[in-house]
Amino acid sequence: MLSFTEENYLKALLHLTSEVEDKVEAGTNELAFYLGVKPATATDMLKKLKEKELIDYVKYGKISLSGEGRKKALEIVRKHRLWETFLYEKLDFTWDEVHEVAEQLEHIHSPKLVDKLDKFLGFPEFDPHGDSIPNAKGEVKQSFKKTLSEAETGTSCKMVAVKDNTAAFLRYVSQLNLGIDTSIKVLSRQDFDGSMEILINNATIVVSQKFAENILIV
Amino acid sequence: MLSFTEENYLKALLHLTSEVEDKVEAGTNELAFYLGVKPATATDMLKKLKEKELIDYVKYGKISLSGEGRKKALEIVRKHRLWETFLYEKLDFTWDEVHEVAEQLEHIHSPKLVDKLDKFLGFPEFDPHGDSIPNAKGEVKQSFKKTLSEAETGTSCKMVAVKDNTAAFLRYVSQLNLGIDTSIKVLSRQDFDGSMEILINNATIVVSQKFAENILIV
DNA sequence: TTTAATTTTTAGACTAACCTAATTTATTTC
DNA sequence: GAAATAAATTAGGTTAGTCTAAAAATTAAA
Repeated sequence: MLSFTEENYLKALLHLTSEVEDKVEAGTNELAFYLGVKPATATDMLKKLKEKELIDYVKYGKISLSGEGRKKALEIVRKHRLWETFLYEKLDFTWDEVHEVAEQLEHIHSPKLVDKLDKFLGFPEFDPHGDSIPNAKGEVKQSFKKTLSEAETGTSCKMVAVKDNTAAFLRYVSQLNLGIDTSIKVLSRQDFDGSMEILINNATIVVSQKFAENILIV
Repeated sequence: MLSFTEENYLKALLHLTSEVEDKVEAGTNELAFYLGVKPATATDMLKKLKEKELIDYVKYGKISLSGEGRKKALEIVRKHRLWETFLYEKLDFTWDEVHEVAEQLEHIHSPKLVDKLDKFLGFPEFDPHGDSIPNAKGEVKQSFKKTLSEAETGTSCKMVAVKDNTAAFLRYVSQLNLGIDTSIKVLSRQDFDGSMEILINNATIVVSQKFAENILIV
């Protein structure tokens, strides 16, 4: 049985090695920074995870998940997103509140609970942030989404998900009256810093490039 | 913020000091045995809980919960029983399966979650085992229940709860087709060992005194 | 009321997960 | 390709929660 901490390392590795297409390895510093621990701490854990054959790793080398490690990580992501869906749909949590609680709930150990919850929610495919929920076999529906920053000037699109899941970002998104399925029209873009003028709900607003890179559209 | 372990000690103390009417103190060995740890381990934790003013305790003396400690313990019991109700009513868990998972879920920290869950379940007063669920203020509906072993021979009664919550006991209860609201008629009793012959669902069965002491009736 | 038995605490160790400081290895850069 | 920089590891220490073995305090018994 994996500890909370071990599970968090696996989840972090899955995240870091899926950020960009064809990125399959992470570094110790990168991992440590992501988890908010010191590199020395991460090194200790890497030894343990290697021992348990959950990662592929040699001293001073890059880190990647093993088949088994990836499977475990996907199970945790599955639980996280199912719980987010539950909190949002059944308990009326808001968009930006679900993540924090799901961070705790994802570590509950009970295969039966996950399956029953999945069924109770009607086998959802996406969580409240638009992220794909891995199914019981660990399969993830890939949705090759574009970011708002890639949308052509003058075109219209629909928001389907967010990339960043921090509370600060989600609150900002909510403040702008943006949400899943909101229509967005790109009015103009500044070459200088990539900031964009967009039209949502008949209101014109300006967002930074950084912001636009974290809104996924279709 | 209390750790899982600290919470479990408080919950154990609440249990040990509520077993019998007017029992308000517990001993170190008793506590350690209940939690499955060694007395020396319990002593360490008792120092910490005293430091945090969650218990009343002096070296070599008896242990009792402080006002604050009792409040915390009741919050955990509240969460435990709400989760049990959720698992049983919404996710179709069986009677004997809910406890183990609720033992994990009770440690999730989120006041909002507890209140929303309570609302979602329709503010239930009793959990699937018939135990009273403390309300948001920590108030518990006292139900002065008799045990099956106290029922007069020849009389009929109705099962309303169980005292023992171990999986083994609950499975046994289920096997006998006994559950909340099942009618029971006491047919006879052996003076020798207190074992009873009872009628449930038109079937006559024999149960031990120990068994009968753990079935609560009305 | 002194001894015996029981209960509880102390002392010293262990593991997991973290830290800082120092060292080693790898990667850049000139 | 040698020196400088960056990345990663080792060494040694901390805290929470556990243990065993030994000592101390309390309670029960003779």
